[in-house]
Amino acid sequence: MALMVSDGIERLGFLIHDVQRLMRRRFEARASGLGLSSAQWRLLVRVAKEEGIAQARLAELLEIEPISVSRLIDRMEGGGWIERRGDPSDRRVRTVHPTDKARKAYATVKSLAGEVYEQALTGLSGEQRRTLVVCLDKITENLADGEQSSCGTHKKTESAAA
Amino acid sequence: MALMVSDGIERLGFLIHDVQRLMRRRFEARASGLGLSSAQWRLLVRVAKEEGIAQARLAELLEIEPISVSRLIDRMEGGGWIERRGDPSDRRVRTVHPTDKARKAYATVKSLAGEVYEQALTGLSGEQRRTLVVCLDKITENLADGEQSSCGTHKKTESAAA
DNA sequence: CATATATAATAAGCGTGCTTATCATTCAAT
DNA sequence: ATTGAATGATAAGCACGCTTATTATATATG
Repeated sequence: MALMVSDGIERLGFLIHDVQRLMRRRFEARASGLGLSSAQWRLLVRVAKEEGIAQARLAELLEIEPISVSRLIDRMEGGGWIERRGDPSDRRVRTVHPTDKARKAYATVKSLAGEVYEQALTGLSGEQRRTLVVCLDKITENLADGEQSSCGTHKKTESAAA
Repeated sequence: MALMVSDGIERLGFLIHDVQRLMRRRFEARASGLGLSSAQWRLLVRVAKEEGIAQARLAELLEIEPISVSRLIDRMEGGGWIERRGDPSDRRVRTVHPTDKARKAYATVKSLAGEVYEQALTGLSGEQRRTLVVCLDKITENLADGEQSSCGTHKKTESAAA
């Protein structure tokens, strides 16, 4: 703890913020031709893996508020990516289904995301990349829901691949 | 390249996005008592380091659009964090100055950010932390402005400490 | 000097997150 | 069975990023 002048940790928030914004920009610059934003892509990945998923479950998996899902889905339905259907067994629930357009675009967008990752990681070794992922996973775990003190709620948040 | 089934890189976008959101949430949960958002804090760091900086220069340093700076500053001026002044030597320019309130809050918020970083990094070794910062710096460099092919414009983006 | 271009700030309007509040439906408890 | 709490979806309104367009001022060029 003595000295340690600057290992860069004091810039962590700025760095994460910048990297997130840069990656989103890159992705959207390439996906904009398709009319799909990165938030929409995140949601679509979940819907593709579990067709007929309920909105509330999407909110849980994406870790955003149900209202955010609701409006995101409004736009995606307008864009012809997904459709909502009623759940006959529970009339409160709306289930979400990908359209053919979404199924066709899926592989394209996935490889496009992969290209962005490769650009981002250029010049970093396999070992560095692995450590990066380990760190990000650990940070996610450290900050997940439990708010302040980790009160047991260990949800482990199985992340999506893409 | 053969096999490598899953080193987690295919989740990079999701991981970065999640970590950024979680860190911002944590910071704002603590700073909300002060009425300062993380975007406002980023801007304030720059203004504190260079009182009387022009808005256009802030946009450049923060790597956001001038209009985003303009409206961010609207709210911060409303919150009593900064004030705008005219530049007598160029009447197009508005210079930005921290208020006493901002100067007093600075150290508090900085240490608060440090606490969030410590929570985030709990359980990661010094070596892992250093590699994390190296990776994030490298990614920032790889994705910075040059858009597609790195066309020479090497701005190096000196990041802020906080 | 006059005009053309560039730059600083802002306006309008959108996407995506948030909080808080409302409505309909389901489930639980008496 | 009816009341009451919990749950799913949505509405209203805000913060902060964006693109595109407008206004005022500076600067450069004829």
